[in-house]
Amino acid sequence: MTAESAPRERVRDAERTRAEIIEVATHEFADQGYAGARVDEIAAKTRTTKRMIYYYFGGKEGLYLAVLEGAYQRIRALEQELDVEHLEPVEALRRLAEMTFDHHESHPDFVRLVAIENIHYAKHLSSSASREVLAAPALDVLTRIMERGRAAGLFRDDLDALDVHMIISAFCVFRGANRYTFKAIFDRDLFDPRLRDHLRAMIGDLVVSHVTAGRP
Amino acid sequence: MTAESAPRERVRDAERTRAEIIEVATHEFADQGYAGARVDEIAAKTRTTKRMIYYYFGGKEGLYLAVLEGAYQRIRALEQELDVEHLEPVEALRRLAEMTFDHHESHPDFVRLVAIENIHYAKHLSSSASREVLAAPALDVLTRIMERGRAAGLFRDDLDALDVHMIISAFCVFRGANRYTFKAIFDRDLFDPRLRDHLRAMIGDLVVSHVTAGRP
DNA sequence: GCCTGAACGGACCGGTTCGTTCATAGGAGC
DNA sequence: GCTCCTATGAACGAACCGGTCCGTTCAGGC
Repeated sequence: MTAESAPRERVRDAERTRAEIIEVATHEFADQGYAGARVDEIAAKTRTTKRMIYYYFGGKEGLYLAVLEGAYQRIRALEQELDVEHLEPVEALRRLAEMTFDHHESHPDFVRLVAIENIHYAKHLSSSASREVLAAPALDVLTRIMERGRAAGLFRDDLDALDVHMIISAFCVFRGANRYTFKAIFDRDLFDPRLRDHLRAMIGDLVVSHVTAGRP
Repeated sequence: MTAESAPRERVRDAERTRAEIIEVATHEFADQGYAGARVDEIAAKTRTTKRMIYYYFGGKEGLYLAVLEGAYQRIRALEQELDVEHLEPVEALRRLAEMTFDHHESHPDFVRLVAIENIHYAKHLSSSASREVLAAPALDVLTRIMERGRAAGLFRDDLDALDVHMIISAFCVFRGANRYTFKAIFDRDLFDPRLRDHLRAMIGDLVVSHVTAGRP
């Protein structure tokens, strides 16, 4: 037997219970908001009880914080493994925008949690320990791309990487976060599959035309 | 005495009571979200009582709906009085973007209410009678500008007015709705006065360079 | 097998919150 | 001045909800 035995089915499994609570809570908080989510309801949807939520997370707020940190950790991991060094700057930039587009499309809970956290003035995120680690991965790749683009004379040289990041983010977040009021008012579903490629190309075009504006 | 007597201080003034409740509730819902806002708290901040909220609005949900409709009505009125017909297309487009930028900056409650309504899947807005009236004013001006731009050969002819509206909206809404998480992560306050002109010019540049891409 | 501590469940508690009830003050018309 | 109806206020109630208490079960070391 090795030191690490095969994880056979355990009746009592702290790690599993904890993970299940987080998973259910992520969806519940994203769906209902912080005040709207019910601890009883979250507990009912797990295979454990409310008592366990307090046992592991201390309370509703502790659970919410764990949910939020988990969601951010997942996108951060994704950003770090993006490799566009082998692409030319223009194509790399487009690829980065499309990756953000794809991620936000396939992680609606993340987009909603961010919106909810902003409703609360980001007070939880601000006091979170993992906060300071989040900026770098998101910006490093973009900074490298822009350096290469400038060096090759393809990009404008008066642009800030954070500005460009904001443009991409704004577009992709808006599509997810405001799709319902947008649909209600303009009767256009931004998540309609027939619209997907069009919008995906659009954020690419938009950001590329912006950083190359006034260049040959 | 004219038919309409001067509105002297009345002890009992239905219109005034109603308006005051709406005003307080707008700020409270925008600040706390629907589930987070407290009816008792709203009542306490007016010069009337909770009883009046139920008397005039039926309940919490009715009040929220009235708040939402009021907020949309105000921006709609603003859009309708925008006059850019005398400007050339490129300048008109920039002006429209800047007007949206300015409005969203000076009406943070509106931006937050929209975010909150999206958390609720726009279910209140969808069932609101005023919903269908909202699309036209927002789009009419833009459609006219783009027609003129295309006719003059200045703009691309493969663009949808709603797409362009989305770009402007995304940028301006993101700035207001996501400022707190953005600040927490990147340590940049999107509402910093020193950044205002830069960002205001940016959305103008962005949208102009997009609609004129590939044109002389 | 027994003992210890981690993992767990269900009942319960106290404060909060939406909504209601009862009572009444004030103005408009006669 | 009387009456009727709108506007208003204070207090109440019932459900809800976050959080806690007490007791139980399971796994593993010895």
